[in-house]
Formats: sequence, C-alpha cells, structure tokens
Amino acid sequence: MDVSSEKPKRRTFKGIAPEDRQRERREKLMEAGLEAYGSRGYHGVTVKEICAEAKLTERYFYESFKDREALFGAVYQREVERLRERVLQDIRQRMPDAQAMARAGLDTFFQGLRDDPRIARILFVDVLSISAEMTGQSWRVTSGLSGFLMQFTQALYPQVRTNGLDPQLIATGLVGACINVAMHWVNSGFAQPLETVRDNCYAIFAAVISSWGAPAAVKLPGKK
Amino acid sequence: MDVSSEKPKRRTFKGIAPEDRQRERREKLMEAGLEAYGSRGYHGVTVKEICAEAKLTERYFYESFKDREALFGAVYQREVERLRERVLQDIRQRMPDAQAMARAGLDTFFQGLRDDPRIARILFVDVLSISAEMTGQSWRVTSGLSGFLMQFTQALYPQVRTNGLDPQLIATGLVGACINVAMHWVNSGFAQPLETVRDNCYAIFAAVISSWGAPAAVKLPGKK
DNA sequence: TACATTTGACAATGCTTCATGTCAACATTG
DNA sequence: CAATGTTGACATGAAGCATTGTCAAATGTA
Repeated sequence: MDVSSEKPKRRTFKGIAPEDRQRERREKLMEAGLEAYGSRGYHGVTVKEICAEAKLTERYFYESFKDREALFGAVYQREVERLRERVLQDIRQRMPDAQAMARAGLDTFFQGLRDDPRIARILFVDVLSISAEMTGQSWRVTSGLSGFLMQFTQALYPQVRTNGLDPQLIATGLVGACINVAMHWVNSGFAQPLETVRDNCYAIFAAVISSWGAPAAVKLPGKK
Repeated sequence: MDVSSEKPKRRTFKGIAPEDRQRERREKLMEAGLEAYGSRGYHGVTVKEICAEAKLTERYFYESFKDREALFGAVYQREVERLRERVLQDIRQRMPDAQAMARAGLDTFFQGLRDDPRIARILFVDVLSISAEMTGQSWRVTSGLSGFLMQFTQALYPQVRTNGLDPQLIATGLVGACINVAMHWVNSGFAQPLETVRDNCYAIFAAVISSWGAPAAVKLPGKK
C-alpha cells in the first residue's frame, strides 16, 4: 500500500550531483534576474522572461524562489553585500589614513557601479517600489550605511565639535549625496571620469568634516 | 441622412457648465491619484481604485487621461511645480541675504513635504519606476534643481574658487543630500523637528560653500 | 536492457487589469 | 410632458501574468 507517498530518489545527472544542479539553476536565475531587473526594472519583467534569459523553465523558477519578489530580494541582498564587502575591504587596507580610507571607499563604490551599472537601478530605484518589505529592507541598508559613516568619522575625529548638529542626519545627507551623484553618473553613461566623481564626493565629505574643526580631511584633492 | 454623425449638444447639468463639470471631474481624479499613488505607490493602484476614490466611473477617467501613466504624470508635474513655486517665492522674499535665502528655501521644501507626505513618494520614488519617459522627466527636474543651485551660489559668490571641482556634480550631491534626508525624515514619521532637519541640511550647504572660500554662509546655525 | 529520474516544452487554470461598451435612471431644456 | 443630454452601475473583451500540471524525450542506474 501507500504507493502514492513514495519519494522519488534524487540522483546525479550529467555527472552532477542533484544539490549542485539545483545550485547552478539558482545561480543562473539570479544572474538572469540581475540582467532583467537591472535593465528593464522590476515591474517591466515577467517570470517567463527571466526563465528564458536563464534558459530554464518556470518549474525551476518556483523550485528556487517563492515568487518574483523573492528573486529580486535575493539579488538585491547579494549585490548589496558584494558591494559592501568590496568597499569595506578597500577601506580597511588604507587604515588608518582617514583621507585615503574615505577616498578609497568612494572610489570602490563608484567603480562597482561602473563595472556593473545594472546594480545601480536595483539598489537605488526598483527596491523602493516593490513592497513595504523591500522598502524597509532598503531603508535598513542605507540607514546602516549612514550609521557606519557616522561611527567612522566619530572614531577618527573624537575631538570633533558638531556644534549642535545631528551626526546621523548629516550622515544621511552625505549618503544621499553619493547616491544621487552615482545615479546621475550612471544615467549619463559615465560622462565624467571616475576620479572626478570620486573627488567631488570626497570634497563634500571633507568640507563637512572640516567644518566640524577636524584637521585631517581638509586638503582638497589635487589632480593626480 | 448622415444621422450617425450628429454631435450631441453639450449642456449645463445641475447648474454647472459642461466645461466646469469636466474640470471638476479632472480635479477629483487628480486628487484621488495623489492620495492613491502617494500612499500605495503607482504600481499598487488600479484605475478602478482611483475612480472609487474620486467617486467617478472609469468612463470619466479616460475622458481626462489617456491612461494610468498620464494621470501620474499630471499629478507629478503639478506637485513639482507647486513645491517649486513655494520654495522660489520664499527664496525671493529673502533676497539678497544668502544665508536667509538658503535657509528659507530648505525650510519651505521640508515644510511642503510635511504638509503633504504623499508627494514625497510621488516626487522621489515612484516617478523613477514607471517608464523611461517618466524617469527622464524626473531626471530633468532634479537636474534643473541642481543647475539652479549652481547658478545661485555662483551668482552669490562670484569670487569663489572651486579648486578644480565640478560645481554641477557638487550641486547634484547637495540635492541628493536633501532628498535623502527628506525621505528618511518622512519615512520616520517626522521624528525630528523641522528646524533640526533644515539646519543640518543647511550645515552641509554652508560647509561646502565655505570650503570654497566664500565668507557669508560659514556661520553654523545656533538654536533659535 | 529495463526502469526510474530529470529535464524541457508547453498547455491549462485562475486571476487581474485596462479600456471600451451598454443601458436604464435622472436632469435639463423647450 | 416630451425629447435629449448626462450620469452611474455594470458588462464585456482582450490581454497579461503567476502558478500548476502534463507528457514525451533524454539521462542515469541496476
């Protein structure tokens, strides 16, 4: 009896273990999602299109992701962490030279967007217009970035006098400045050289920090 | 013959001329669109819902607007211009005191968003994820704002030395700072007092301008 | 070779939306 | 009151989409 409840035995196929095959499919779907969402936007893309891009069928989509939003969330999360890791690593390498750290962080940030312009749209635009959950996730990410920036400057310049200002708000503003510059830069097809963009953003950072009386970051960047 | 091409004669109804009725319907649809798009977002709203909100039927929607996007575009355009006019007017009134002008402009900007938080989402979020046309429109609006800001500071501080920086990029950054601060402020349910938000944004402006060697805007805002 | 699993192509279902059309009730004019 | 424009409620059609299901061919296992 009980024939209907037999579990099918999973096995290798084309010399690849079942878990590996599934991981590969998931990977292909993530890449396809990055491509589709990053170029046409979340709302302009169907599951079918993603599957066609990944050369898989809908069945495998729902094998790895509950729905369209789950795929976007996974892509978003991965790209955020990739970019964050790259930036953090380059910042750490420049310790403890504050100016070099800030410049390297900006440099890597913009370089990451130029290397793959698709992620700009995903990280800064689409994520805000999908659902309350995704919006909240984005909000936490950028808030975390602001918090990091705040702690970063306060650790570097403990003597700083912020004159009654709110460092968290200032950090939010600086993050917004970078994001807006990045969006316009991407949107313009990278009209300016990377160094120009990085230097101008750094100049805003430096101006704000030096207005707090901190000494190190004042020097304006000369053209190398 | 030719009975079928008879045009119906338009006439008054409930004491109101046909053009006025139509204008009123259009008005109600714009208000309903503002409410719906501003709270649930463009993609979370159907034509039916907007009509229900406006207490009109679909027929009257398509009387005034070609499609969903046209309504959003009209709402966006109107709210941009309303806010811009308010800000410009308050800036003009403070001429030529640069500090007062900048502070008044920021003040009115944030006040406009607090008065009607729905427009924040429409102006800064949804417009970017509808179509290439709407994205371009938003891009032109914020670029125009950056351009205005640039001319504004250059006119006020003609002696300014920007040390090889790109004023257009800096202005883009400053606009982005305001927008990001505004979004987080709205999103937090206006956690900070308006004056705090305004002062902190102004501090970023002042820091950047004073880093260019301009004298007037240096003074940090004391609590009134 | 016999049989079970995996895969791809695609059909089927059920739902939602946009956009247009129908029609009877109501308001206005003459 | 009669004729006609106006309105609201609802029907309809066409399309798109998410999700599940079917089935035969390809592939691995015993």
